[in-house]
Amino acid sequence: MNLEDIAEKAGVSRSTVSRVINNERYVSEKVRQRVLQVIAEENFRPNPAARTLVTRRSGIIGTAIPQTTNVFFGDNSYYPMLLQGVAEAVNQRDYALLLYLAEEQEERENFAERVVRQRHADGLILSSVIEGDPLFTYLLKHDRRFVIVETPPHHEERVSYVTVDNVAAAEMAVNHLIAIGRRRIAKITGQINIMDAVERLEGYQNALRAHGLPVDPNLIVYGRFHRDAGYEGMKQLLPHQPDAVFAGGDTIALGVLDALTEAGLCVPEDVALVGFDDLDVAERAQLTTINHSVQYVGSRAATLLMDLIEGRLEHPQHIVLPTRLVIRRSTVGS
Amino acid sequence: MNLEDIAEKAGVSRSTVSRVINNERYVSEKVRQRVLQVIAEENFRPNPAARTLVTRRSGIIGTAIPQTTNVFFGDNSYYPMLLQGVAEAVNQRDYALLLYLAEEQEERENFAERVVRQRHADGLILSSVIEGDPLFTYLLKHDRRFVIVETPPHHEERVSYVTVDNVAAAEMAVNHLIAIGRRRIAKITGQINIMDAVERLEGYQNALRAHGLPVDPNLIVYGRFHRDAGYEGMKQLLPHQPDAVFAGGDTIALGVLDALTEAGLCVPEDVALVGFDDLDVAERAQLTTINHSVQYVGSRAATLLMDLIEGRLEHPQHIVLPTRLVIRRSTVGS
DNA sequence: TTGTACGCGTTATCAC
DNA sequence: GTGATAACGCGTACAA
Repeated sequence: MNLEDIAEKAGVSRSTVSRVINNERYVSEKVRQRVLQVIAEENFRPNPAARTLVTRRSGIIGTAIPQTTNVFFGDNSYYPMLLQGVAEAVNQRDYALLLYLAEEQEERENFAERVVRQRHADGLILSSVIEGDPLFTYLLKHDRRFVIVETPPHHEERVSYVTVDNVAAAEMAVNHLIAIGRRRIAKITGQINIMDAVERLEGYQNALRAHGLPVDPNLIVYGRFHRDAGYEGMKQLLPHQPDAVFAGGDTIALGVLDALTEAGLCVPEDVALVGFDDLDVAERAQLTTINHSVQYVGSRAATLLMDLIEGRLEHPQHIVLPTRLVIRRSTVGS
Repeated sequence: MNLEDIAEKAGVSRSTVSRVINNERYVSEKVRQRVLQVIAEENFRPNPAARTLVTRRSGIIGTAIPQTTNVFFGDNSYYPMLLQGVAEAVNQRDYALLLYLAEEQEERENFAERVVRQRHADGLILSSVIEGDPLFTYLLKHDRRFVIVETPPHHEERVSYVTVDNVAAAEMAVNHLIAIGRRRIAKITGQINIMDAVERLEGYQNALRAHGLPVDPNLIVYGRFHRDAGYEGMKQLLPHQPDAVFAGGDTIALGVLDALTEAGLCVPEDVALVGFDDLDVAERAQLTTINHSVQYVGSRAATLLMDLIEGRLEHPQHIVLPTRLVIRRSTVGS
């Protein structure tokens, strides 16, 4: 079934059917109804490939998730939440969502190659871009449309992105720890090639300095956004006796909790703990953390990308979303 | 850039370029090399829409996830794992993966309508199909290609599916509980309109009967695949003093643990506990459970769907994967 | 308000 | 081995 067939059944021309489908003006109500009825009867849907071919627009948005091991999975719901946000925005405007998922241990090079080869999408949403990311580099060079979620490497301002104010958030978190009397505040970071990790560290240092507290290298551990990294990191910190830990992410904070429990230390009495992200698990663990709705970042990124695609906005756009400190028992007791 | 342009630059005809791109025979090595070089120089990729239009195949597979609240998210990594499996298979054969995610609280009707309207995909993978599912019904009626993950409602044999042997697995789980001396074995199910939940209940009953144990309605709670449901279910069971619980899923088991801890009961001394799925969390919680690699189910389903699309297999196909009992501390102590 | 005719970029079917 | 040429199904100027 195609436009032609529908047209014949309705006794009109193909163009008229096309007009009806695309809700254009200049179709008499009578004809419109007749056409709509035939369409309904035949359960007709226009062929998207044919439409894409001529409009040069597929109505598909791609989302690239370049790492999955223990990140897409497990106790980390970051990507699912991001996807949910993207999906919401995409649904609203009747786009479709293509998902590019890296294989376990897949090289970034190879992943980039795969994503780039396919040309289904009108634009891409890139997550977890790292320095020298081949996918990022390629897209930038061949200026294909894309929006980055999180801050791009080197604060690259030529590209569009949606991120949260990590620096301010980290300052807020550390200020809170200082306010409750902590002085030996440690920090465990996420992968330091991811800008969010860098910015959160930056905010941590800012806050300490602003209060005249020393930035002690012994109290800074460079880790990964992963529970195990939190566990290992905390073990490394224990000898230096911190009275508080600001984790780079909630997942890290969970690992810190594991290590503290194992060491027989109490939270927050012995060590106060702040996470980042306010994932589902944070509430369950009664973790003080930074809330920033990953979901909203996803939906804003998708909306932005669609606006860029449709030419409703000029490239590049920078969106920095505010955050909120959520105080729970891991810093103030019960 | 299109085939024509490449052809001109290489001094050949459009057809030859097409042949080179599609790795067809009857192209002299000399010409092939020249064409390949021009393609590389120009960074050319064929237009998928044009290709789809003529081949009537997009190389896109859709995956429909009809419920997300507290399921796609949170401590339940079921869908992410499924997706990871699908993605693996899809990548291997150079297909693309389209994701249909239901909104929070979105009606199944509405979701079905959305999925059906888009015709990008060559076929669909359906998860969590329930009885009377409008999406399922529609696809079946208009015989569009799809594969169901999990057992379809009413053991519908006209459709293709990939599932695990839930009945046998449940029997295995309950046999284990009986073997370690438990007699008052309770059951908390997942949504009973999902076949997996039904089959696991069936296996539970089979095992009890096979050992001449009574099936006590007081020891069966109809719940949902959700931590809270496990918690509530266990509270409901406590007055009936079970000495073991077989949860319909690991997430449910986590809720059971919450309730047991709250009640001051020990696992496995007072109550032994078995889950189902062997999610990431199961190992962390030292939960005896049924392992069945959700990821593998996903990749098998995708492979099957692609085989059906390419006509390498006849519809319908039924794949039932084996399972494995993983014994941990929640049944045998430490 | 409706219809005609062309083009989008590719594959498939011929003829050479 | 290679090259014309006709589809594929739709949108869209332009004509009527």
